Formats: sequence, C-alpha cells, structure tokens
Amino acid sequence: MKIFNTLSRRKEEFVPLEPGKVKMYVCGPTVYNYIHIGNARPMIVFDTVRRYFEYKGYEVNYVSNFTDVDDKIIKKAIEEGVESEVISRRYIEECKKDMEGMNVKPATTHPQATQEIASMLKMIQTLIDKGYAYAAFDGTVYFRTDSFRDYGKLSHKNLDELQSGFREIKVTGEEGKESPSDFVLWKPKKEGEPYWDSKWCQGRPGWHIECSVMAKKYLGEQIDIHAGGEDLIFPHHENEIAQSEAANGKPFATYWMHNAFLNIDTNGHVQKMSKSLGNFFTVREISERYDLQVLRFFMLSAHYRSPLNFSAELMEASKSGLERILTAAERLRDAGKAAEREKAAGTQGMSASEQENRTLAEELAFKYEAAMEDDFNTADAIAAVFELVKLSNSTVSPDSSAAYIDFMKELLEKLCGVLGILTVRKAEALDEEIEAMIEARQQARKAKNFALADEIRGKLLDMGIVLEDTREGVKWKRV
RNA sequence: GGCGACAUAGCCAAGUGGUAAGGCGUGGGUCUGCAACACCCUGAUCACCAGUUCAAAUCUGGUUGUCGCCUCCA
Repeated sequence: MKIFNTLSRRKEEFVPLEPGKVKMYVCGPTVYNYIHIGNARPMIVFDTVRRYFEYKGYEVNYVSNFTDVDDKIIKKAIEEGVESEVISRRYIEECKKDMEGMNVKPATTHPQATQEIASMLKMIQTLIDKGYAYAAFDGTVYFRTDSFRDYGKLSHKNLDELQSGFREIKVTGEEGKESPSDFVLWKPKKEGEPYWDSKWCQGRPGWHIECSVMAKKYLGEQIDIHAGGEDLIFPHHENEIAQSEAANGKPFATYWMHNAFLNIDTNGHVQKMSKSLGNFFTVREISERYDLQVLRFFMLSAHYRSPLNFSAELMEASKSGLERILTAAERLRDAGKAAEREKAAGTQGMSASEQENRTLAEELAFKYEAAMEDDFNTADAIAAVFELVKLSNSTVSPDSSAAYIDFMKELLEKLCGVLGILTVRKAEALDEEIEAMIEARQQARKAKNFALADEIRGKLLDMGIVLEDTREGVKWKRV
C-alpha cells in the first residue's frame, strides 16, 4: 500500500509501527456551528482510508478530536448568553448526526480539548523543562521555535524565511515573544472567558498543543498516520511536530496525509470554500436536498489530493451515478430472493459462462484494490465498481444460478462497503396509503384501464413517489 | 516576495514513457401499454511552444492561465 506523505512529498510504502495495527489521528472540527461541506471532505476521505485498512485486516485505532475551546465558540456563547460548553456540546451532537448521515464511522475515541487540560499542562511543563518553551511576563507560554532543529520540515519552510515574513506583520499583544515565529502553548484568559488554573496564569491552551496531547494520550508518542486538511500543514501540524517531538524525544507521525480543498463556484469565480469567505454550505443544508450518501459519493469521485469543485450540477450528476449503483444492487437482491426457491429445490452451481464472468468480476475487484493501494485512488476504484455494475446488469437474469447471483451481490456490496457507500436505500416507511394506491394501480393495469393507472401514478408523483414496473414487480422510491 | 499544486471530451474524472478508464449529459436504437430501469451504439490526441526518445498526455525547459499555503480556517 502506498501513501503520499507530505513530509517527503512522495508516495511511500506503508509500514506500520506495529504489525497489523494502524494508529491514526485526524484533526476534527471546531464546534461553534454546524459543520460545512468543507469539513466533511476530510471526514469522508479519512473514514474511507480507515475502512480500507480494516478491509485489509488491520486493527485501526482512529482518533479524531473536537476542538471545544476557541475564540469563535466563546463569541457564539456570548451572543446567545450561554456558557461556551452549551455551544460546544450542542454542535458536537449535531456534528455526530451529520457524520451518521454521511456514513462516517464514529472514531475509536473522540477526545475533547477541555477534558484534557491536565495533560496539556504537563506537556507544556515538560517543554519548559527541556528548554523548548518559556513563559512571558504576562503568563503566556510560547514554544521557542529556534530551539527545534527540524522546525519547518513538514511545510518545507525555513525559519529565516518565516521570520522575515512574520516581521512584516505587526501582531499586538505578543510583545513577550522572543521570536516572531514562536507560537502560543498557553494564553491568559480575558474577561468572561472559560479558563483553567496553571502556574503561569489563569488561562487556556493554545490550539496546537491540544492535538499533540490528545494524540499522545490515546495513541501514544509515535503514531502511524496524522491527517487533516491541507491548510493545517502550516502552522498547525508543523507546530504539533515541534511540540510532540521536542517533548517526547522521538518521531511523531510516520505519515502525514492532507486532503485538498473543496472549492465553490461563486459568480464564475472558483475559490476555496471557507467560513471566513462566507461562501459555504453546511452539511445540514445539503441534507435537506440530498441523501448525504450522495455527498459522500461526490467527495470520493475525485482523488483526495485534488481540489474538488462543488456545484448543484455535480451533485445531480453524483446522484444519478449513485442511483445506477444502488439499482444494480437492488436488482441483485431481488434476483437473489428469486433464486432462493431454486436453491431450496437443490439446483446447480454456476454455469460455464457464469464462471467466466466470475473471473471478469474478480479482475475488476483486483483493479479496485490496486487503485486503493495506490494512495487511495477512490476515483479509479469507483470506475471499477461501475464496470462491475455493468457486468452484473448485463449478465444477471432470473435464469442465473443462485451461486452466481450471490457472488455478484456480495462482491458489489463489499466493494461499496469499503467506500462507505450503503447499497440499500434508506429505509423508508411504506405507509399504507401509498401501498394501497400502488395496489389500485395494479388492478387498473390488469383491467387494461391505463388511463386510471396513469392517473394514480401521477398522483403518486405529486407526492414525490416514483414507480418502476419491473419484472420482479412494482418498485417505488422518493425523488 | 517565498513555497507548492493544477491545466485530459459539453460537464466531472482516472491514466505519469508504448499510441486515451469510468461516470453524468447529448443523440440514435432494443426492451416496455407508456414511462422509468437496463442493454447496444454515439465523443477528446490530452493549454501552448521547443526539446529528449525508436516511442510522450506521461520526461526536460519555456509560455500562458487557474488555484492553494505563508494569518483563524478541513
């Protein structure tokens, strides 16, 4: 398996620290609002990475945090006149709902910054003891970037360039810094903000130290994969490396993975979607219009390191493509039910031509795996799924053997499962009214009263129900 | 200014040395009472220029264009 490592800027063969196990940490969202679809990209991408590892038999310890102490959370709390904990707790719950809709598995552990303050204080003290950090006159604790040899190794920047760059930016309130590139580990509280006691001052942790501490606590000092959006490379991940490696005295993460951004087309200008630009959609908004499975499928249709444009047209295209896969899966399930009777009657295995087709399907499964092995090329993997769909659609019939149908069904479900694509449409309550109308239409059709049949179908359409007359009977779905 | 990425059919998107996967859409056809589904058919010489090579979308140099990071942000 090959993984593109931001550290080396090349694909490297994956070698776990511990055979058969993967320890990965993915930076999670700051919870001050519903997550937006840009947040959704790393969640979906790295959930897929996790699923592939699990498919390959690895035991994955997957940790993803919620940043629940932050300026924006505090701001929101003040606006609403509540404790910031109320805000963070609310949006963590909402985020989990969105994750469920996108079929993102819960992490092994979802730590929260505010629950790990003691460990943070301990790591900050260690850094001070080792000379990597210092407390300024106002109680702010800074990391001394000059003291860490490898600073810049992830973002491929050198300290001199960075510092000259920083000098042009006048930052107020940071007079206690020894060097402009030093960053905050602990900062004093302001009036009305949540705070914790420490020997330096009453205050709260800097953003970067949170992840270093949580990764260490739940995964250990050395981890296999650390992942997140590409904007986190600098300064966030660079700083994490500095903190963790300085404090622990050993390499932090072996592989650093970063997903590219989601762009959005605004008035003909394609630019990254971000909260600060105000051009974002929340996952919740999308869920009102589409099943979030469509969003997941859309995200996986491009390589995770390529920028991806979001638009209504592309969502529609993804919806159609996903439908094609789901229809094929449904057809296989129906054919499987029909074949049950055959199986009960004790009939045969695969025919010669079915065995040939099985070989073709196995080749597609191989193509799929080869794509995933190559730095998780989900776009290529999906192409293999579509080819399998075509093979299935054109070779499975009511006359197929149960063995062949089962094989195709299981293979398709397995390949979709690794991508986190559910092959069964969301269970929808088939209320009696709809069922009765469909039955009435069937009666009309039998009586060759097609005018009435079409009228009923039209009514159902108005209710958002689309019918399909198939060999196996009438099917319906919501549009 | 520094660092980096990208440019493949109407749209999306794989492919990184041997003569272009897949999806959406379009048009034509088969199937079907009609429709939908499905199936068959339908499309590009890979931004531009020069070079390396028996051979380049794929390597090198240049040009143009788009984007990202360097500041909170997935």
